[in-house]
Amino acid sequence: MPTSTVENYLKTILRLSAGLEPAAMVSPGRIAEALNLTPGTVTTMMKHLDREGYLRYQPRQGVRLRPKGQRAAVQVLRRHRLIELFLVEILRLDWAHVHEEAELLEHALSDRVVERIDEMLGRPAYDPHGDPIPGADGVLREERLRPLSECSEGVYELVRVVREDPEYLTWLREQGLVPGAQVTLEMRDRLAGILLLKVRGGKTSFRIGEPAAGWLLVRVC
Amino acid sequence: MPTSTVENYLKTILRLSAGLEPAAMVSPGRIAEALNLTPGTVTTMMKHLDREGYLRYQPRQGVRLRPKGQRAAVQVLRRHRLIELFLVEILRLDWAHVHEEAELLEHALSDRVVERIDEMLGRPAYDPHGDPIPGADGVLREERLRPLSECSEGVYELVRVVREDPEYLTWLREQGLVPGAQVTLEMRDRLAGILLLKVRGGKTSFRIGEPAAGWLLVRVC
DNA sequence: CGGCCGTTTTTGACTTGTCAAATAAGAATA
DNA sequence: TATTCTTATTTGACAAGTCAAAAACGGCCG
Repeated sequence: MPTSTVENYLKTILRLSAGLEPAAMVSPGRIAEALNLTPGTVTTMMKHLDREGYLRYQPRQGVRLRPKGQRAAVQVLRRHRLIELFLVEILRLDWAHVHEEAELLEHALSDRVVERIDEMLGRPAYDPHGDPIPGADGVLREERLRPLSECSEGVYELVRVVREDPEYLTWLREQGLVPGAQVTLEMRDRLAGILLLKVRGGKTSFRIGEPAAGWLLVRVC
Repeated sequence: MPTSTVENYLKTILRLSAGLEPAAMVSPGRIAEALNLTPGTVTTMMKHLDREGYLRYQPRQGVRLRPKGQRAAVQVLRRHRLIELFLVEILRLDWAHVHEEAELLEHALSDRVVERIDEMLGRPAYDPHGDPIPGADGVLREERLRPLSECSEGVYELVRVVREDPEYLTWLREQGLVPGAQVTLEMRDRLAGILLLKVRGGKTSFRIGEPAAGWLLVRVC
């Protein structure tokens, strides 16, 4: 069984390669950056993970998950997301903080416990941030969504928030910007990089900068 | 903060010194045995824990927890026992298996989560095996109980089971021998080392050997 | 008192995961 | 083509935990 260190590498590589065409490789530098490690450390580990069959490492090219690594990574993701939902739904923790908690717990829960949680939550398909939860079979289907920052005026459904920063999440909830919310992009000022939003059920319109809107993935209504 | 390795040492030392008069020291050998390590490894770690102020290590004498180590150990125990109860009560896991799970989780749960669990369970005083759960203040009160193996004929209340082996626990439950059960020691054969028991509500009497009865701690009815 | 035995301690080595700094390779620029 | 820039890789070192085996204690028995 992979150590929790290995699980973290695999999870990160999976995240980094999501959205890229399947043939694309992830560079050591990006992994180092994401995990807050030095590049040399990552190189060493990549060679190790290649030897273990988790991935294919080509020097100066990058890294690509092999089936074994893909499976392991998806299972970690499944754990992580189920735990987040569990913490929110059952333990009533604030959605702004569950990511950090899940980061630790994902390496400590046995399959038995994960299965119970899954059952208890009714085999959910999405976590509190709108991220899809892979099934026990390891199937992860990512819907293609658009960042709100790239949308033009119109009405959208907020589906997913791809940022874990607690302060940001707290602010979002205060604005009613939670997955499932219906949000109207009333106006955008491309030069200033600011969008004017209104959330259905919310009192007033408010402004949001392009970077902050980039973490919000929406579906056209 | 102590690493989970350190937490395990402290927890074990606490367990080993429970029941001993406060002045008594725990020997490295027993710690090594309990943790399945070589004696040399334990010696090394004891010197380290002494330097860190968790305990007092006197070469060739043994080891005694200092307040700092005692506090840390009790907190681990609290986590462990709350988790066990949580797994049984909320997640409906079998009491035979929750110990192993808790062993892992006790190092991964944040204070925030532990507090929520405690609240959710109504600030419980005992875990599924009848072990007392220390309060958040670090107070652990152990009631003095007698092993059933040292009792004479009579009626007793089973309060606590001090063995974690899943098979043993499963067998126990099949016999109705769970904390809170009223059990009658009908007869004992000291030469053969066998006791004849009857559990209130159970159909028939059954036999149990002295070692197995020694893990059952009872209160006189 | 002397020797033996069981327990501790010491020593040297190994594993995992990490960093810092020197080096190498490619890519971009001149 | 030569130079420079960026990104990767290598190297040597370190910290935490661990073991195996040799050495040192300290009691107990004769």
